[in-house]
Amino acid sequence: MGITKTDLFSMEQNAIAHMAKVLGHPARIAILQYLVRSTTCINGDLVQELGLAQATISQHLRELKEIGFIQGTIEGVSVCYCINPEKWAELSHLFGAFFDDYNKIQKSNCC
Amino acid sequence: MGITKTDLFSMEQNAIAHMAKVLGHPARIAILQYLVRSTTCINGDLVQELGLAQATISQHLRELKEIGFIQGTIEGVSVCYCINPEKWAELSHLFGAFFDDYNKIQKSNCC
DNA sequence: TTATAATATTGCAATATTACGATTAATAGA
DNA sequence: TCTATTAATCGTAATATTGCAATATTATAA
Repeated sequence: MGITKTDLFSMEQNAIAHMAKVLGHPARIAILQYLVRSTTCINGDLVQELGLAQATISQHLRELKEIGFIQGTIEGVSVCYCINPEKWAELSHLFGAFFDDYNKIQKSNCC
Repeated sequence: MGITKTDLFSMEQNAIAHMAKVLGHPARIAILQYLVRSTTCINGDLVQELGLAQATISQHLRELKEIGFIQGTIEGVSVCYCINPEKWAELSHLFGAFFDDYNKIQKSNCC
């Protein structure tokens, strides 16, 4: 199939999975880390930095933008990308809560 | 292509992406949440809980086990799965650090 | 207006993922 | 041993992802 049965799961489960999926490619992790370090960047920067084709990077940027992790503003002939602070906070909280649930509820009654 | 160029990225970037990718499916999020709440489970529990076929759940369990998020011990005719505490801590730290980098370095000099 | 520069989009090939029926393997109990 | 139970694996179909060349789009500069 290749198609996820999202209707079987809660909104929160689908949201976490969707965000994780977007984070699930090293190029997109690298782009986000580059943005965190450099504050902003353009597609061209990343072609130099990552060594992927321009078209490929544009595609990864679009995925990051669609889910809201980054935002871009047109600056002349190029587009300036940066982290979206609100979404980054949301992401951080959602994953933080997901991981913390385990620490709260139990410690080591494992099988 | 469909094949990720892992050689272009750092070990850490590939590790984060790999972990995120495994988290990038709502069934696997649901399995982990179920385990967090219930401490342990078997494949059959999840067939009831999730409504996916046994073979499909077995496949998701294998992915979670391969990366180490969960561990299983044989109990008679069934296999008892639970969260792997060490890996969960690693996961939590890795993602925590990734998210925190942004908060440490900058606040809002966005484009 | 024409040329240039930077990105986005399109189309495609190769590979990966998701899902499940059918089968197999392994254990417990009669 | 025979049978039922449970889960893993195999095989396969449908769909998704990755990556890039080619092309289109958009904005600046001459």
